[in-house]
Amino acid sequence: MPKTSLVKAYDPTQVEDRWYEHWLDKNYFHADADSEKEPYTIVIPPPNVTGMLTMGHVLNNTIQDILIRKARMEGKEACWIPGTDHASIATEAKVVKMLEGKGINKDDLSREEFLDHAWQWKEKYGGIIIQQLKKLGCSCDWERERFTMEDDYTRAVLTAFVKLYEKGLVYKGFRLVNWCPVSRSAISDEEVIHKEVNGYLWHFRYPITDSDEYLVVATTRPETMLGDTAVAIHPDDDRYQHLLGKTVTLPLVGREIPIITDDYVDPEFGTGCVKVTPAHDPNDFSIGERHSLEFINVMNDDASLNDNVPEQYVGLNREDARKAIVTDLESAGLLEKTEDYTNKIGYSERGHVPIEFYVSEQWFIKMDELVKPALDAVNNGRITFHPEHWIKTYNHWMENIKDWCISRQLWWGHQIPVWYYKDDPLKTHVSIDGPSDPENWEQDPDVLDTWASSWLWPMAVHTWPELGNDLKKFYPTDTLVTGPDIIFFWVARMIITGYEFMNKRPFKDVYFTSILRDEKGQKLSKSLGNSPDPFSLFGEYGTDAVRFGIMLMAPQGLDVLFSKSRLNVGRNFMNKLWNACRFVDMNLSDDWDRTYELNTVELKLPDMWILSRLGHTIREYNRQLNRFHFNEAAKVIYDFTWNGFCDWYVEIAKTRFYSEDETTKDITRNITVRCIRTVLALLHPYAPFITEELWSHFKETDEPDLIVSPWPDYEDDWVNDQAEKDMLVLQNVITAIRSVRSRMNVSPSKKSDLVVRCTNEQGTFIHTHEQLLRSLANIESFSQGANIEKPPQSATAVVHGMELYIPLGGLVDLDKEKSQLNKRKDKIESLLSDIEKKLANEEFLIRAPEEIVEKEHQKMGELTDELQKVTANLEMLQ
RNA sequence: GGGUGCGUAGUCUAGUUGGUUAGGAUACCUGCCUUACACGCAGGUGAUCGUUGGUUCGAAUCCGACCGCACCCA
Repeated sequence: MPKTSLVKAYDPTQVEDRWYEHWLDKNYFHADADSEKEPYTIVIPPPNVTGMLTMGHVLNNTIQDILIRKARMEGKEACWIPGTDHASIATEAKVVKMLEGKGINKDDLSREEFLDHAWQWKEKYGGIIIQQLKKLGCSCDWERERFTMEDDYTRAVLTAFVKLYEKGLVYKGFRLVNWCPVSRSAISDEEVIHKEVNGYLWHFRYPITDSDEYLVVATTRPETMLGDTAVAIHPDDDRYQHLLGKTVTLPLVGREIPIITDDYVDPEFGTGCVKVTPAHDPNDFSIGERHSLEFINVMNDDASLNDNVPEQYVGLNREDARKAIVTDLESAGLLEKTEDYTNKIGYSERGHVPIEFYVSEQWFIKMDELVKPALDAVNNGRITFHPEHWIKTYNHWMENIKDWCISRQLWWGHQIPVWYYKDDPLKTHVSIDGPSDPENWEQDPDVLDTWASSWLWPMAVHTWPELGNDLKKFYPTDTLVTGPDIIFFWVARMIITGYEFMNKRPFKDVYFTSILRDEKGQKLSKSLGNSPDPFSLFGEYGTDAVRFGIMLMAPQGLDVLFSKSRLNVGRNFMNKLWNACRFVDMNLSDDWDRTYELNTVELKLPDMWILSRLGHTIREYNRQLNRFHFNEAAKVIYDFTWNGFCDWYVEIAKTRFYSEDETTKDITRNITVRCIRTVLALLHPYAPFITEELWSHFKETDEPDLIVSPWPDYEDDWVNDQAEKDMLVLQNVITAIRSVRSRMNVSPSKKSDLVVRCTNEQGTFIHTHEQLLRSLANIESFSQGANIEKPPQSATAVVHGMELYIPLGGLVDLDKEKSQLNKRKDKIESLLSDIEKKLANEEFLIRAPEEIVEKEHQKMGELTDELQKVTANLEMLQ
C-alpha cells in the first residue's frame, strides 16, 4: 500500500475499510490446521442469526479480537471461529410476526411451507450481524463461519441426542413445564425472568359440603380455581382438625374436593388454607402427586380456558377469566376480602408475558451424572474463570441442577430424531438418519431447545463427530469470552458436553465480560431504548476510539456504566497518537541514520529514562493482558503514550530537532521511532485500524504489516532505576518552577531566571541538565551554589531539599507566596506529628520491621529539612 | 427467604500477600491558539477510602454487625 503523508487530523472513514479489505486479501485471518505453530483458538459466542450488533457485542467481540490479534502477533496459529445461532424461539417469533404482516397465519401453513419462509428470512437477514462484526474489525476466520442449523452442525446435534438417549440420559415424560403462551411452547427454567409485580391477594370462601361452615383460601390467581382438586391445611393446624375427612364444594364449578393435610402448607400464611391446583402450579403438582389428586388442566396452549371449565368461562383469556371469576364469586357472597400484594411472577424471556405452568409431555435430559466431571474441572483448576468469583455461582447451580426440558413446540430448529411407528405409537425408533422405511413412521414434531445445539459449539464447529484435522488442531479452544448472564444456559453446558463427548475441557479460560448499563444503572436493552447504535458511534468517534474507549471503561468483574461522553477519552487518545506520530514523521529526514545500536551510543538521561519506561510498560501491559485486566492494560499504554512519551520525551525531542547536532537528532529519531513502533504494536489489538495505518509510515519496506508483526517482548536491558529516579527529580523541579510562574501570573511567553540553593552534588546534577530546564521551564539565566543568596523579590519552592528562587521583581505577590508556603508548612507539620507519634510508640519500635522504622526516620529527616527551609523562606518574607 | 458481587474526590476507577505524603482519568477552575495535537498545553481546587465495632505497634486493605446498590436463585 503506498505511503501517504500524515494529514493534520486522523480520519477513520478513510482508513478502516481500506485496511480491513487488505487484511482479507492477504488472508491473515485464516488459520491453517496443518501448521506447526502452537494453536490459539477462540469460538465466538454465536449471535442470533437475525440479530443486530449491540454495544454488548462490541464489548464482547473487541475482547476476543484483542486476544486473537495478540496471539497472532505472538506467532501462534490464531483461529477465531465465527458463526451464528438459529435461536429457535426468537427467530420463529420474528418469522410469525413477519407472516402476520403479510396476512399469513402460521397455523394455515404446513411445517415445510413455514420452514421455507423461515429460511428465506434467514437468508435475507442472516448476514447482517456478520457484516457488522467485520465493521468492528473482528479478525475472524471467515472461511470457518458456522451456522447451528447447517447440515454438518445438525448432524452433530442429533448425534449428541442419540448418544445420550442410548446411555439412558434422555427420556420423555408428563411434567409440569414452564409454558410460554405466546410461542405456545415449553421453555426452560433459564428462559423465565422473575419480576416483582403489584397485584392482589384474593380471599375466597369455599363452603364445606353439607354445612354452613366455609374455609377461606387466599390466592393471587383466581382463574386457576376452576382446576382446584383439593384444599390443603397443615397437619398440626388445630384450627381445622374438625374438618378433616370432610369435603368442600368448589364454587362456580360444583365439584366436591377433599380437605387434605400436607407439610408444605405454611399455617402462618393467609388463613393457613391453600387451594390446590395440581395441573397449574409446581408446588400443587407435588401435593397432587403425594395425595393422588386429580390433575385437571383448565387451559389451552395459548392460556385461554378450555372445555374443562363451566361453559360461561370457556375460551376466555387469563385476564378476562380472572375478572369474571372474581365478579362471580363476589356476587355469590364468597369474596371475603381483597388485599394489595406484591409477588414475583415468571415472565417468558422471549414472549414478554407471564408464563403458565402447564402439564404436557416433553423430552428431558438427566443432568445429575453429566454434571460431575464439569464441576470437577472448574473446581480443580483445569478451567479457570475470570473473575474467579463466578465459580461460586456455577457451583451453586450445578449442585442443584434439575433435569433439563429440551423439547420445544416449534418448527424452526432441530427436529427431534425420534420416530413413532404408525400402527403402534409406543414403538419408537431413535437415530440420526431415521428409519429405513420412513413411510411407516411419524417423526416427533418437536424441535430441540437451541441451547441443546449451542452446547456443542466448541466441538461441532470443528466437524465433530468426525475426527477431522480441525478438531485435532483447534480443540480444546483456549479462551471463551461471554457474558455472565449465560453462565448456566451455555458455559456450564459446554463444559458438560466437552467432557461427555470429547473427554476434554472445551476451553482453558472463561472471561466473563461486564454487563453494560446506562448512567442510571439500567441494563442496556433495545426495549428500554437506552442502547446506542454502535454504528452511529463508529461514525462519530471512529471504530478504534469506540473499541479503546469501551475497553477503558470496562473494569474487570464490575458492570459498566456506559455513557457516550466517556468515549471522548478514546477519540482524544487516538488523535493524540496520530499527532505524536505525525510529529515524529515530520522530523524524519529521508536520509536519517537508522543504524544506531542504541546500547552502544552514549544516551542522555531522557533517552535512558524513556527506554526504561518503555520496558516497564511492555512488561506491565503484558502482565495485565495475561490476567485478563483489559482496562488496566489500556490505561498502561495510555499513560506511557500520553504522560510519558508525549508530555516529556517529545517536548525534549523538539529542542533537539531544532538544534544542529545531527548525531543527537539521529539518536532521538531512533528512540522516538522505537517508542512509536512499540506503542503501535502493543496497541494494535485494541485499535487495529489506526495502528496499521500509522505502522505503514514507520515500517521498513521489507517488514510485514503490523497485524502479523512480532509482539513486543519485555527487554530488561533498558530498565534503569537510576535514570527513572533522576528524571523524576528533574521533572519535579520543572513542575515546581512552572507552578511558581503560574501562581505569580508570569506570562508563558516571558522567560524567567532561576537561582538554586543546593548541595554541590545536586548543583552538578542540575547543571548537567541545564538545557532541559531552560527549554521546559522557560528559564533564561541560571545559577546555583551551596551558599547562594536568595535574590530580592523572588518566589520560592523547595524540591528534594533544593531551594528554588525565581526573581520576579514587582510581579511577586507576597500574600500568595506566604499562603503557599504556609500551606506546605501546615502539611509538613501534620505529617511530622504523625511520624513523631509513631516513633514515640515503644510497641511500634519493638514490633514493626526494622526497615519500616528506618523509613519513618528517613521521612522525618527529609521533612524536617524541608520544614526548616520553608520556615526560613517564610521568615524572609516578613 | 437463600446466594453472589460492589460501596475510594461531582463522575469512572487503581490500590495482588496490612506499613504509599491514598495513585490515575474525566469533569471543574485559572492562564495559554508555545511551528504534532484546542480531540491541545501548563498550573490548580477537590477523598477523614459506606457506617460502626474488633484484630494489630499499624487497617482503604483482615474479621463481625449494620446501612445502601446491583445481580442471581427460590
